[in-house]
Amino acid sequence: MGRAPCCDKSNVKRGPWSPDEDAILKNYLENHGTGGNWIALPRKAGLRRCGKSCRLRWLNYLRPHIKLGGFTEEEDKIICTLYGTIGSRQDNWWSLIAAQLPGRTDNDVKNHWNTKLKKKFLAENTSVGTSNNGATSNTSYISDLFSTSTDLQSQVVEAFDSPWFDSNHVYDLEQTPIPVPFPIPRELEAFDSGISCIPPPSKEASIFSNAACLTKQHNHTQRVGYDHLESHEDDPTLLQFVLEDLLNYGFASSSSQVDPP
DNA sequence: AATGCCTGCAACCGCCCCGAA
DNA sequence: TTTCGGGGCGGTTGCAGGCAT
Repeated sequence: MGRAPCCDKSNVKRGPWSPDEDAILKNYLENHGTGGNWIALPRKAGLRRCGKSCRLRWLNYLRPHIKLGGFTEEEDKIICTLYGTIGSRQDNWWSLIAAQLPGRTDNDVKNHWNTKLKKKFLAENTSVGTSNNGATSNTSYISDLFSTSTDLQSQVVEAFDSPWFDSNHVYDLEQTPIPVPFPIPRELEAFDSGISCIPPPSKEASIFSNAACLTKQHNHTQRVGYDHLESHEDDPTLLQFVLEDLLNYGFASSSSQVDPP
């Protein structure tokens, strides 16, 4: 048995929003707010739209300070950096990334990633992963990514230079190495395996998986993704949170209990 | 000039989570 | 404690415009 629809689909308008509808919705929200109920909002506002559609339209286009138009190189870099750090399997990752880009919405980031950045990112990083067996190219790549965080950069470079680092395998729950079928960037290994947050035997080699796990463990996703949506002042970046986690909790295995300080 | 393909984007769909009753 | 409904999210679709043939 399916879930009851949120509105009468036969009695609501669908498709692109007209300027008039935008004006009505914007005017109503600016004067009355959502009233805590998006489903009832279109009826109150006099719109023949689904409540969810109204919510989406407001959040993505009508909200104040929304930045429309193309993404800048800087924004692209931030998205790629965060992707490389937390991976796409992190819950709410579109929102997490959007929260780091003032004026951008998760839908925006998602579309931009799916249509442009994914190809670019994977193409660039596949070539990084296959270009050599040493650390030089990776070190350079990571230096670029983390140029704003010298502490993190040095830790990452150290980790990648570690003899424990194995780009040919990921690790399952029993720490059994699983061959990687094709070259993937090292930054993606921890989460693109889709298998585990349990780090490999080396503490250094697990830097990314631990960082991401700890971030998730201590609910920093909420902290970054939601709390800071309310205020963009003094927004610490996710990157800094990852670094904080590393510095605060070290490289302890995610299977052991680690209490926040 | 016409046609087909590709790309980017707005919007919808359906599932999951969480809080209220 | 359970049920229900709204909000939030990622995935997907459909369309319009640009480009190549």
